[in-house]
Amino acid sequence: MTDSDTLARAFKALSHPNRLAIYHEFVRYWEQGREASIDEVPAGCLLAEGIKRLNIGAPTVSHHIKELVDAGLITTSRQGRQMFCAIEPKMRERLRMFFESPNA
Amino acid sequence: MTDSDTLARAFKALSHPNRLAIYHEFVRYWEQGREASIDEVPAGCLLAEGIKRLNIGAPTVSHHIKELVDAGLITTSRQGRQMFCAIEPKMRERLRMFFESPNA
DNA sequence: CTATCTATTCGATAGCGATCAAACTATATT
DNA sequence: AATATAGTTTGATCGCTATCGAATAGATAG
Repeated sequence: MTDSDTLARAFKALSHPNRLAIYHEFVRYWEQGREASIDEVPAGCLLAEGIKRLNIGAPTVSHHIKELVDAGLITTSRQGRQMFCAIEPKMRERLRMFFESPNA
Repeated sequence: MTDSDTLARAFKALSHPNRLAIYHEFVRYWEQGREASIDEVPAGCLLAEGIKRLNIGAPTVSHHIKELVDAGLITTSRQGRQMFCAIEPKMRERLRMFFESPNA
């Protein structure tokens, strides 16, 4: 996969309002987490939260998270029956760089 | 339109490899243009270039450019029968900010 | 005025993707 | 073991979109 396709794929993952909202919420957790030197972000009962806040069903939230993972934007892990999502900082930095201009 | 929807729309416009390539090429022109203190970027025979480089037809290139404009990523103007495309710096900055983290 | 060049619009097609309901897996609790 | 909890998989539907060919519009050149 070319470098450009990697970027396009990340943008695609963020191109849907609901998925962007999910990612953005993870970012907020993650920023707090870094202050508290926690590496991963507890997402609580993720699907239930998704349903409550975005009014979308559990399968859809699951699908969206998979898309974010496949695009390299987040990583997931598990403890017991709960899922944990963490921002992938390298991809985030890479996307920031894309929008940086030399003479800004 | 909410702030989040504006971002999602911009990401959607960049979510297709061909459209991302078109935007990126405008960025390269634009960066040179700022060095030469030119405000707008001559795109030459835009559709023909698009056809040559990306192997897509003129209607498709026209469609992609419209998408970039509607997403607020670029602006267009005309002189004679040629079209000129320029990067929209505010949107570019806004997207860069989205990927910026407080403790990076 | 005619022909040419650049870009847009229209109509159609084919494929992708967001969503849901239902069924399923895996873990934890009792 | 039985039940509840968290998330996934499957199958289906419906709308969106990337693409093209053909027709069109607008500008310039001869």
